[in-house]
Amino acid sequence: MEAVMNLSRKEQVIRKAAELFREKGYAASSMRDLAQKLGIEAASLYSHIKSKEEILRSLCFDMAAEFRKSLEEVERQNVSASEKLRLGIIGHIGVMAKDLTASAVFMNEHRHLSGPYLRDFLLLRINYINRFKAIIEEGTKSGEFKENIDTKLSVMTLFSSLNWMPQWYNPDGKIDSINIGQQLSDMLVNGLKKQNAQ
Amino acid sequence: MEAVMNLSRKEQVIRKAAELFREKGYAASSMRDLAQKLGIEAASLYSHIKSKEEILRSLCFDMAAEFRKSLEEVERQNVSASEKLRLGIIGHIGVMAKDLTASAVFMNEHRHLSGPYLRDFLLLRINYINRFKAIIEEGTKSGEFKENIDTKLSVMTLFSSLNWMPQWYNPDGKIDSINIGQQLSDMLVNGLKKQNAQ
DNA sequence: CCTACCGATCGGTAGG
DNA sequence: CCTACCGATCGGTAGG
Repeated sequence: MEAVMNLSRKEQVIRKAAELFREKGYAASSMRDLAQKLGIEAASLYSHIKSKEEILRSLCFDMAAEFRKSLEEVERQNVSASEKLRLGIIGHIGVMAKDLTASAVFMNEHRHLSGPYLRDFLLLRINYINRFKAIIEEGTKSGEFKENIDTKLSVMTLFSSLNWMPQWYNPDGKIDSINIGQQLSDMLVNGLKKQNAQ
Repeated sequence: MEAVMNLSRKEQVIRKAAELFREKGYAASSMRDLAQKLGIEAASLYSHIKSKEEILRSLCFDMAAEFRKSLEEVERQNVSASEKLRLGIIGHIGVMAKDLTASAVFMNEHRHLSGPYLRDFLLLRINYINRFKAIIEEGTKSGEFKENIDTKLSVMTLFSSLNWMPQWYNPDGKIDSINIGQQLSDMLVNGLKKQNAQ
């Protein structure tokens, strides 16, 4: 029971930290800022967490695990490449929408991870990106996508669009995350231009 | 002559600062780091610049002016909306490619500007975005673009794609900035999917 | 561009 | 979770 309460308090600390890191950036956020948000003294934070960086690590790697899980589910589906891409985009956006604050930190602050952690993080990320790249290549081979596209440029454009979403998306607005995923996928696959036959 | 040399030294300081800010982020970059990169003492920096933030300001607002200039040139052209969009994208990417380091700082560190400067910066940015939005709306009205697209989503996706470019683009690679602008514009306008008639 | 230095703030620890 | 505190580092100034 005490262990459960400690855990829950730790999660509170991490959540408040995520908000702070998102707002001011990791480096510009002090442990005293964080303590104040929680109504305690800075030194008291260390009963719940080991260090400032531990918080960042837990935010970054938890998000990475969520993204990975979502993609694995999509890869198991037996559908066309363009449908897989569509589902992958919707899944990615769904994961972000579940915690926009952590997503923003994941995206913008991961570079403040130290040495080996940063390395592990980047390996996870490149793996994730490459799996999306494989889906696009699959679609090129199957004739669904143009054969003259630059796959690297495509996948980078895709992730740019996806990852910037926490910066402008208003979760209280009328458009929900599935809708965004749908439209974004349509935009990247079909483009802005009107088609001949519709 | 001495004034000229001071100016040039100031530009050196700003350039080195841009590299540092890009690498470690503004908040995590110390004036002592910067001084070391220049081979001088930290206190000596202040003969060339007034404060750390002055450097950030000059980087952010100089880039903003370049973007604005590029867009104004495009707006003067008497061409279709889709062509205007294409030229706008190529122009934006061209400005970034001229100084990828400053572009990255512009994108990722502007939030560390203080009060009124941040406000001015955000006003410039919203104005720039709205002018691109107007081009897309023009294309929707003229029938070039689909009428059911969400303009806000489109323009945000556009800028996401554009602004992340400094993070992955390798200027020493075989693909040049005009080529990237061309392909990116094609991707956003026409999509990944193969068209019927080609 | 340097030496010498300032007050403020940083992440974190000891001990309760 | 607190008080009391640490050494390190921060942006910046005075005076040359």
